[in-house]
Amino acid sequence: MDKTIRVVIADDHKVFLEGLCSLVKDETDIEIVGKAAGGVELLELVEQLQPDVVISDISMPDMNGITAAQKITQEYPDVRIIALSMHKDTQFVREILKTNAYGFLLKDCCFDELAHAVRSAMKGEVCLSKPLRDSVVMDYIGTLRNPQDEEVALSARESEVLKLIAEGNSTKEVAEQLCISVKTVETHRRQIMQKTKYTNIAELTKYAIRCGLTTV
Amino acid sequence: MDKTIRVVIADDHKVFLEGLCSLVKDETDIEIVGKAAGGVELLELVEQLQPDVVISDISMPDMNGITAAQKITQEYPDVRIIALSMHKDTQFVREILKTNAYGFLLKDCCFDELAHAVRSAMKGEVCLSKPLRDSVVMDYIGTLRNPQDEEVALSARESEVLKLIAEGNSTKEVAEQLCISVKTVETHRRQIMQKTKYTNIAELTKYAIRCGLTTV
DNA sequence: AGCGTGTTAAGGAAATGCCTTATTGCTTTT
DNA sequence: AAAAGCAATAAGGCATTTCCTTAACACGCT
Repeated sequence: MDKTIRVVIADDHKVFLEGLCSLVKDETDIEIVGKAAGGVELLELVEQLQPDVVISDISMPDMNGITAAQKITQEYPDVRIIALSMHKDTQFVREILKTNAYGFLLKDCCFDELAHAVRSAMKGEVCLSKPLRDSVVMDYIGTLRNPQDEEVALSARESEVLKLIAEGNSTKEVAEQLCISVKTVETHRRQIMQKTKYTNIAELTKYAIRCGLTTV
Repeated sequence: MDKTIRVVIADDHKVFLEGLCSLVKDETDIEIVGKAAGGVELLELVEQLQPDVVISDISMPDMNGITAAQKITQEYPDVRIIALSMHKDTQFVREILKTNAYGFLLKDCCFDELAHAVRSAMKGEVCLSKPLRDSVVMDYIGTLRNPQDEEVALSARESEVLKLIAEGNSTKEVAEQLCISVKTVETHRRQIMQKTKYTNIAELTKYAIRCGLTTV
């Protein structure tokens, strides 16, 4: 038998962490070596423990899972990351897959899928929840058919503006906080709307929540 | 020894349900007799199984936890409901407590708190997560000091308008969908903003999400 | 060196938001 | 039964914001 797979998990909901640990106890080949309640804690644990696999929630209060994943992959490229999210946003899945994550599961998956994803990650296989596989395929087909709208990733500045908008600031307030002209903020907002295809504040806010830029 | 407490749990995240079951297995006095993935399924299970306690998530796709709680309390007043939520919105806690729920816990509570809440519910005690206790106390004090702004519950029509707004419709579009004047929608929106104290679309959207009127 | 892209910004027309005020109908109170 | 309170409806008018076009400058990349 191989050695057990050493896993660190991160989620801001304590019961969820505890439940997951309890479930993993029945698996002989997987071991939870660390639990983190946020992105910052996760980075510390990864440094200390050098786990084989990280299972991380995307939306956490202090640092969003994507940023955490990027930092981990940069510094510890051997750590295999599996992202857990409530939302199946295509543009979002794309972002996480760019960071070389080994999986993206929805929170309504069952434990078997999660355990399977951990083992797949160790074999070097990428594992996605079924609804995500479908939407990735659809997205890929869409990209093939309309090659013009490929790159939708927001720039750092755009993300900053979106975050402030989704936190309830008006264009004017955003401009004041960033010390730039209202006109510039408008341009950014329009650019964000074009990229995301969400042309109103309500949907932009939801998108920002899904991306972990802000919380509900 | 007393007989075990029969519990039905509802949450749209499968892993969470499984984890909770796994944790409860170690408790001798609590038994999970049913698992539901949504509000509708929860109502069916309650009817079939007549459990002692229901632990239910608030935001579920088909029916929000508050509505489910109201229906359960109406038909089966002996079933004691404990609500689980990610969000600590005061106005929201108030709504759930009005339905005679026996507890309101945040999802970042630990399992011990949850088990304790179940036992408290059986003793007839109401149990709240600490951050919620604090905010309820603050809210109560606020109510004592400013007796004018007591009733903040939205009317049915206002909820309808808020839902449409949070789904990304403009004032004009809401008016068209409800077949009323733009001016009326504006009045409703202003009324909602006054009641909730959220004076922009981003925060209204988040509030609507927390209330289960729309999903992220 | 030139091309693309991100960040910055302005001007003007169109739309939307904000504030006040008002009518109608239903329920509750006196 | 009359009065009062509230929810739902709506308009007028001014203020603000958004939307669309256009553009300059810096930075990196081939």
